This record gives sequence, structure tokens and C-alpha cells, in this order.
Amino acid sequence: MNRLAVHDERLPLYQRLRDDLLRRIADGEWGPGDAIPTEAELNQGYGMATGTVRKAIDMLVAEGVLTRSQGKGTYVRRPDFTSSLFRFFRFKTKSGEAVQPTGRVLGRSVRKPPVEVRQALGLDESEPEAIFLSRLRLIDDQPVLAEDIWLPRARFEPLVELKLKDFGDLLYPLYESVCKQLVASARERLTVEVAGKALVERLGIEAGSPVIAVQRVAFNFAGAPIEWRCTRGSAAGFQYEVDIR
Amino acid sequence: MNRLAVHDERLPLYQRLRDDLLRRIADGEWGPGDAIPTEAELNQGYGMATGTVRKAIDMLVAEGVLTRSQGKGTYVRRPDFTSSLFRFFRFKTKSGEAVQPTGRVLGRSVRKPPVEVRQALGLDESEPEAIFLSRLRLIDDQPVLAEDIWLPRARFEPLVELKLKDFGDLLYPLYESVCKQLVASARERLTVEVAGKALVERLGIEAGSPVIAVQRVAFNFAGAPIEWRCTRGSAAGFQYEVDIR
DNA sequence: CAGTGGTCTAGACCACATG
DNA sequence: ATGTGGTCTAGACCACTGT
Repeated sequence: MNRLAVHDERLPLYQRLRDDLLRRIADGEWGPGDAIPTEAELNQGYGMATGTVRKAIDMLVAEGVLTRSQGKGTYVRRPDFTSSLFRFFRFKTKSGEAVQPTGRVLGRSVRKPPVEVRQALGLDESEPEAIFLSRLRLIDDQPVLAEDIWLPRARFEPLVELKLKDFGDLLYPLYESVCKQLVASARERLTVEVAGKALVERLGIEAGSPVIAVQRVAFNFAGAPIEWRCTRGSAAGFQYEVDIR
Repeated sequence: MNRLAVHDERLPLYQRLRDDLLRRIADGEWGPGDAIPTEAELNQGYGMATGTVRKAIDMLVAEGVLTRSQGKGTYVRRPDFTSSLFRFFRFKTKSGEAVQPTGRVLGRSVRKPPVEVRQALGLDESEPEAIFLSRLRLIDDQPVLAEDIWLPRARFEPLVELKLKDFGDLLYPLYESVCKQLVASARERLTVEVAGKALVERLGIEAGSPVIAVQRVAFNFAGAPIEWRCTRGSAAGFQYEVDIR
């Protein structure tokens, strides 16, 4: 018989169950790709009706934390970031096929981040320094995006000594395998800038041309911020679509 | 005893009920602000269990078609467009308060629209001409946005003769009162351009500076496109935020 | 107070996936 | 054949709204 952890008694049962399941995921009881207990097990374990359990799971599915497969089970979702704003840069190879850019870390340092980053990452006086990465994203070996990344040192200590060439194409799998840091969600902010000297050099675009800047803060399952990054690329060909009601 | 209109028997009951309710809304049986029948009435009228009716209503609420008020009833939502991309132009008056721009129609003509617009509005050979509006949005009498608008003539005939000064600040209420055309949803596409001569004149911005272009197609409750518009404004200060998982 | 939507129960049966 | 999630029933009781 499972028991709900401390919760506000005034909240609906399904809400409390949703919170409890999310807590167990954040605690690492089930990781991405794992199946959570079946609905029948949750019914009996928590002593609730099927409809109540389903509603709690519905919420977590709607939030993108879980996915259901009829006949198989309910799984903790491994977030892919195909919904990221980057996918609206419509990158193509020379031959015209759509493609994901590769990644290359150019530089790394450990120093005090700007106030904006400190606040976004929730760093206090006890943790003055963070890891800074300068990174390029390329297609056909041509740079298309420039990234500035800040990571809290306490969580990402192993990256301080890692050789730059061992960072590989994708950072989030590296965070998981080397630092046990899982990205569960993110918030992105898009603005438009004008290409300055630094960007002209890094991306080889014209000075004064419009640039899309996407600033992202990534969070783990517990809702704590674990990464700050800003990605910049030419606004030419950028296109974002949204449905409203 | 109500009956579901023709529907695919293989679809779940709640799905068929949802389709039927949406059809009745599109048919004008209930307009924006009206209450739909109570859950008990729907239970009995359609001969379904409460849970099934609730699930159908849940879907329409999630889609933004209905809103629920505990103790009062369930209502057809009057869409406001506070979720439009325009809200990310952070407009302020000279005194610094956030504000909605006013509107002014500068010109109107009836002519053949470009292919892109014809396709978006689903116009065929039987309807070669459409209404074109050129419009400015202003704050403190300073132009901040320039709009090009196309309307299918068959739906908006009364606007051909309306005096320009009688168009007023907001178009959608005008569409409803004068043309009986209700906007239920829309799709917006955001791109970045560089200010050309025409826009420099209309908005008084610098040539070559970045410009946000938002192209919108608006739909009625039946899902038919009824308006095409493209709005352009300076990219300075534009900021868009999104959560991803 | 009566009427509304919100929560919750305790099942039955169906559709799909896997061995 | 077994176990999973998906659909649906037929209610009971609660919380909120307006008269």
C-alpha cells in the first residue's frame, strides 16, 4: 500500500497523486524510458478508483512528463527538443535535405557569470563561479549558429577537466552520462538583434543583418534550473508558426 | 432525446459527441457568450454517462471553444486574441504604461489578390476579386504597425461601401456586427524582414533595420478561412517566450 | 434554496501488444 | 493467453453560484 507524501489536504486526490508521481520521478525512482506501475497497481497501491488514477496520469501526459502506449504501459518520457525554437531555422545541406547541425565546443572557462545568468540559474554567494562554454553548430562544416552556455559548477564539475574534443555533437546526453544531470523541460525567449562584430567573425554573416537570438534556461524534473544558453543565427529563412484561439 | 449526426461509428463516443457539439456551435445554435445545455441535460438528451459527456466537453475546453464556470454553466468562448504574437511587441505610451494600439483604415480597394492569399482563403475561379484594406496601428498617434488585409468579397460585401472612418479601432467586432462573420481561431506565422522603402514611409523607421512580419489566417467555427492579414512592425523590443518539454 | 460544474467510486468491457 | 491502456457506465457526494 503506497501512501501520498505530505500534501495539502484541500487539493483534489488526482492532483495529489500527480504531485506524488512527479516527486517519485524527480527522486529518480523511474528514469526516462522506464515504465511506471500499471494503472491496476496504482489503483490498488494508492487505494483509488481507476478514473482518479487516470486523471492524474492524464495531467502528466499533458505536461509532457509521461507517454502512454496502449497494450504496453506508461513511460517516463525522454524529452527531445524538436519543439525548440531552433527547429524553425530551416536548415538544409548543400544538396537541399533538411538536417540537424553538428556541434563543436571551441572554448571553456570557469569564471563568475553575469548577473542575468546568476539569477536565471539561482546561484548565490556560496557559488560564485560557473562553467562557460563557447560552441558552434555547423552544417557541411559551415558555422550556422553560435552558442554561449553557462553551467552551475556544483552539478557539472566533471566537465571542467574533459577534453574539448570529447564533448561530442550533443550536450544533453553528455550531461546525463558524465554528470547525472537530466534535462526535463526548458523555457526559451526569442529576440531579434543586429549582427555585431563578434557574430560576423563567428558565423561569417554580414554586419548589420538581422539575427535571431534564442535564450534558453533548461530545468530538471524537480524544476531546478541547470543550464543557461543563448544561441544566435541569421534571421534569413527563420519562420515560426503558432495556432491561437 | 438528441441524436448524433452522421459520424464514423469507429470513433469513440466522446469524440463523436465533441464533433456534434462543435457542429451545433458552427451552425450558430449557440453563439459566443451563450450557455450550452447542462451536463445533466446532455447526459439524458444523448443517453450517455456523465463521464463521457465530461470528456467531450473537456476536449472543447482544451481547444479553447468552451469555458466552464463552476456553479454557473458551460459557455461558448468569445475568442480574444491576447495570445496573438502581437502581444510580444511590448508597446508602451510615452508615459511608460502598457497599451493596445488603436487602428485606422487608410485605404480600401476591390481587386484580385495574389496567389498566396487566394490559396490561404480558398478562393476559386468563381470568386476572382477580394476586398483589400490598408491599415495602421498607432500609439499616441504614432504609427507602430502596418497591416495589409484581404477579405473574401462574398462574406464581407457590406464593407465595400462602408465609410473608412466608420471602421473603428477593432475589426473583429465590426466583422461580427456588420457581416455576421465570427472569428473562432487563427494561425500566425512569424518571419524577420529588413525594412524597405514602403515600410520606412508608413512607420517612420530606419531603412535596413529588422522588422517582424506576422502573417495571420483567421478561421470561423466551421474551420473556414475568412481573413488574411500581414502585420509588420519594428523588431526592436520584440520578445517571444515559450515553454518546451 | 435549487441548480450548476467538480470530484470520485467500482466496476465492465474493448483494443492493442507481446509471448 | 495474458496483461496493458482505452472507453464507458451509473451513479454519489462536494463546492460554488445566484435567487
